Amino acid sequence: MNASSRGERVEREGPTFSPLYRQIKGLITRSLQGGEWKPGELIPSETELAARFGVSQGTVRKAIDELAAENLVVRRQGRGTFVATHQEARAQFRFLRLRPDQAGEAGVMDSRILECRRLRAPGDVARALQLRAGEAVVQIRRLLSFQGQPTVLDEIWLPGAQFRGLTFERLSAYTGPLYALFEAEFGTRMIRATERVKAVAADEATAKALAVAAGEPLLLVERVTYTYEDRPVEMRRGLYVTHRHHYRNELG
Amino acid sequence: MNASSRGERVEREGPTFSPLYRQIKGLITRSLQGGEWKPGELIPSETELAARFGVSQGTVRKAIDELAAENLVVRRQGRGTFVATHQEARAQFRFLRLRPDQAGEAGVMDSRILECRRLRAPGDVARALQLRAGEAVVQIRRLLSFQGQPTVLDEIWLPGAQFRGLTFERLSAYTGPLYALFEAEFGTRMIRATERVKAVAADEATAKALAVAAGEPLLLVERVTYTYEDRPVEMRRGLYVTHRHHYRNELG
DNA sequence: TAGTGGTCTAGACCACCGT
DNA sequence: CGGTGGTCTAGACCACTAA
Repeated sequence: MNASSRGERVEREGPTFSPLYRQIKGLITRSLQGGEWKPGELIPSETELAARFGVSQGTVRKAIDELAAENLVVRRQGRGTFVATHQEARAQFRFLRLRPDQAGEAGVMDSRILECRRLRAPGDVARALQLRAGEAVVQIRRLLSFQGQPTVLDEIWLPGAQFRGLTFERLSAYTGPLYALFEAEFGTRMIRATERVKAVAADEATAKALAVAAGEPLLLVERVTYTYEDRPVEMRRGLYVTHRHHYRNELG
Repeated sequence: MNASSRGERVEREGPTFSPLYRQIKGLITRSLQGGEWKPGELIPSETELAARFGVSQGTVRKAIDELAAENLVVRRQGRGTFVATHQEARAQFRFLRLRPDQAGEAGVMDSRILECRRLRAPGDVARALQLRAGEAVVQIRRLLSFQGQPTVLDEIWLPGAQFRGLTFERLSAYTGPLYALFEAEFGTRMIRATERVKAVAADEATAKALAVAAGEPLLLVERVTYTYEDRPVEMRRGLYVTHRHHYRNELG
């Protein structure tokens, strides 16, 4: 699978052509996915990988460039290239786009697990997670508060098969980003997500949980999160109070 | 300003060091900004630019890589590199993140200008556009409808100095993206933007304009748009009806 | 066919990090 | 100091486009 000898050229693979560096990227991705190098660990140097795959360092470099751009890997000059992890402060707010209106008052964030149970996937969840209807899923409900103010009410759905040992107790005992727990304990790394945002009125139960009036306008944020190879592994429905916060977005 | 002769090395410029390719990027950006090449036009080939700046083609290439990543230019293999423009179908929905819930029913979009007047900048607008308080600005109000349904009510603020000939008549006569008009007629190219999204209840006037009930939850989308060198040149406040649409976002 | 961007290589040197 | 990623060069060849 490597172009070992000088001058040997890589052929088109079926109808779709990939340049060499993209094939190398695929090989590295497979190693990441397979756990050859774990989150936070150092991967081999560019020179080493070049030797392993029988290509030039520049080609490996271009492959890693793309992996770094996709946040699968982090470069550190003088030290090496590391497998990205949700453990770092850097990565905390990569997926949560809610920000305080007055910048600076980041303040304390508190997460409280309300519920964690296993049940059969409702239709929409099964569809989003590409499961067969009625397959087992884990449902988590939790409340995020910022300096004591209840602000985000989340309902999270995960495929039951991949999250066997996930219990209310385990979640409640854990402090820190959920995605860090998922990657460390369940070998599932969240890579990217898409969100659909709408404005809705708070129903009675929601209003009570978030300590706002019934009918209060809230952001409804529906997220589908993907791991390697664009496989969906989480669906999330969040209700955000935007009195003192907003959903921030950068348009490139 | 160019490292013409072989072996001559570029020095640190004051306390901040830039690699050569980034300096080249700056020179190309300046030419874009100065109008040496207009939106939609072909810029010189990489070889030509390399000769002009006295660097290797690879260095120019890396500079253009970044410009392409920032959507300032568009590469077309076999043809050349073009100055990006808001005229193309590709670029239409780069800034408007509203999407129909049922994909596929893109349908007809209709834009109706409600108002266009010149006045002194209110405090928040002046601050966002980095103008002195009370400086002249243009205010535009418009309504976007999708298959006949009023959906977006926009209030747009522009610096008066840069948008002199902008009138209600000129806007109403124009069909197509506003940013295409701005770049063609006023030499102002919108590069990137940041948005802050909140959920709010429709007030009486808004409800009427959008044909919804008063108190209806709406998305409030506040945008600040920047041109070259991160100079803010537009502030926008939009109210979105999300009955059959949603605000779509990709989390990388 | 000529010209463009796209890929790949090999080798040099720089900037940064830890020991 | 040695090793890592970061920059820069020069040159070869490929893929695509237009004339």
